[in-house]
Amino acid sequence: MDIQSKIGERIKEIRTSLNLTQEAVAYKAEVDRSFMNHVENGKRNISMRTLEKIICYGLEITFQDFFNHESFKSKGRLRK
Amino acid sequence: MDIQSKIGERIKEIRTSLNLTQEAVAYKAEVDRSFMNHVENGKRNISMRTLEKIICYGLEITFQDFFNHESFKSKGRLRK
DNA sequence: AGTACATTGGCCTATAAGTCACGTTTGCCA
DNA sequence: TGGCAAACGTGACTTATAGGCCAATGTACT
Repeated sequence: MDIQSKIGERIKEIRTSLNLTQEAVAYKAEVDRSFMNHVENGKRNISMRTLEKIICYGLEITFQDFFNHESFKSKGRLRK
Repeated sequence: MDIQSKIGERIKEIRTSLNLTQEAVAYKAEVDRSFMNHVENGKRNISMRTLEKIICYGLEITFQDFFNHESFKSKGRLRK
C-alpha cells in the first residue's frame, strides 16, 4: 500500500475513535472538508506542513503517536 | 521550531550517525543533492512521498523509528 | 591549490493546495 | 415507504509551491 493511503487510513482510524466528522477535523485543521476527504482516501500526496495541521490541530495527536503504528513499520523495497 | 526544521535536523542526525554524505543519501533516495541540502536545513516543505523516499530508501529507517524522537512529541499550539 | 562535502539561489515544470458543484450513502421518523 | 438531513465521496478547475536542475560559492582538511 502506498504512503498516502496508509496516512489516510491512520487519520480515519484516529478520527473515528474520537467520534469526529471529517468536517469537524477539517475545521480544526483549517483545511477544506473535501480536501480532508481526499486525504483520508489516499488521493493526495500532502506536504508535511499540511499533515501537521491535520494531525496536530485537527486530531490533536503528536507525530510520534501518529506514526507509532503497525502500518509505518516497513522500510521501503529496494530501489530499482 | 517549525516542522520542516525538525525533519531536517532528524534527517541530519540519522545521516551523520550512518556516516553518509548528503549526496549519498540523495542518490539512494533518488532526489537531487541540493534538494537534500535544502530539506536538511529546513528550507523545504516536502511531500510525504518525497519524505518516504528520503527516510525509507535514503536512510533505510522506518517512519515509526524516524518519528520516535523527542522533537516529535509536541501537539501544536492552539489555533487562532 | 586540490579534494570533498555543504550551502545557496535562480529558473522551470510538475504537482500540491484550495475551492466548488454535484453525487452518493446512511439513518431517521412521520 | 419516501422524504429529509447529515456525512461522505468525486472530478474538475485555478493558483501556489514542491522538486528537478544547474552553476557558483563556502568551508575545511591535507
